[in-house]
Amino acid sequence: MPAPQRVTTASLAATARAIAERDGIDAVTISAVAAAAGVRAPSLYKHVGHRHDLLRLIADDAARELGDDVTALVGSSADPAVVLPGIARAVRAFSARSPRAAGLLFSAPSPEAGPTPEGMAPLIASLLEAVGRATPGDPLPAARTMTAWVYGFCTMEQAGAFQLGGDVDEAFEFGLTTLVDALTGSGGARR
Amino acid sequence: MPAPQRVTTASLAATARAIAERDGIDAVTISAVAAAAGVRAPSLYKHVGHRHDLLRLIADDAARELGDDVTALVGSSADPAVVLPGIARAVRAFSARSPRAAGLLFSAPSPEAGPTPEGMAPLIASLLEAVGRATPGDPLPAARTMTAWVYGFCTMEQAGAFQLGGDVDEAFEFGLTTLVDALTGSGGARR
DNA sequence: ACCTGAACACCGTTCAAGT
DNA sequence: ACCTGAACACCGTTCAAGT
Repeated sequence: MPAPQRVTTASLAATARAIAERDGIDAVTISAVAAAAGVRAPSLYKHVGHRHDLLRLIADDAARELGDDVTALVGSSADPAVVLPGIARAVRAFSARSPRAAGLLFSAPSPEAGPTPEGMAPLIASLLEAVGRATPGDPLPAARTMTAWVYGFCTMEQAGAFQLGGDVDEAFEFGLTTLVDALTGSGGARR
Repeated sequence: MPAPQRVTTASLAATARAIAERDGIDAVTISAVAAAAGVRAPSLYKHVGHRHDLLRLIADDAARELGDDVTALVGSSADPAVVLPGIARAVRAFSARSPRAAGLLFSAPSPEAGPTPEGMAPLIASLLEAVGRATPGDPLPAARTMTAWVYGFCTMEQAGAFQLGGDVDEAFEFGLTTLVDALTGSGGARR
């Protein structure tokens, strides 16, 4: 009589992500996830090929969650001056509530630990859609500029790289206004 | 008779950084660095408190090197429209030739693995100096916007995150022009 | 003063054996 | 079909002992 399955890939993702957020990426070990799932370490190799696959499960879970947020925003308004800031703030909010998963999303410690292209596709599609509405020309360089800034800002903020004091919220809004004004060509007066 | 010192902290930094660039951050283990330095693992604890200190040595070495580049640029011209693009391109060049060290500089896997405030000070001072010349107001938010974008772009480029084709060099120059124009208020015509 | 071997707890991974 | 114990190679870290 076959043994009943005690763990699913989806439950593994949730378990691994919880450990990552509580104790850090380094704590996402085969042993720790197995123990949290109520199973012995070797059993995990029925679901993942190696430890970095656990991180990839977390990354893809994060990509799906953030992709849902962004897609909803893009569907909620047609005005780029509303949608672009909304997306940037959604990314930052996600990064604040799931910093470890967000880190894996954009800068995984290895290619195998990063999200799959399929997992990222909905997020990227919504992003390009939003930027395409804002700029008349090729949306790709504009989207890359926006993405690089948001990603860089959130990563540095979570890594504690902003150590010179000052108001980090203000710096975020300043950068956001600067970029959105420039990309939409609104030339709105700098506050 | 005391044993002669066979390893210095400076030589440790160089050894660790070489391993990081060749085999990745995960390969920077106490054992591997000790072996490369021609010494047994326990000896390293005369120089570092724990493994993450090895990463910190790499990060501070990178901060010093990039700081030298940027400081030289800031001293070479007074025109922000020359210096700011120069800095951005210098960061990108550094990230291209030392991607692992550059990663530690801005988003270390733990606070202990990141650069020390003292190590970052010259780089940050030169950066603020350059941005301060360009904008009339508080240079801090402007510097953070610039830094976040450059860092984000270089990290994503090195991580292979720009997978949608297109010209990555062009995207870099587009973002650079957009930001420098906005920050210097030059309002130069978009090409 | 610096280096070493030995030891400990841990981890990733494989595999034959259980049910 | 899924899970397990046992085993292997490895790693970080400590410490008493060497020179």
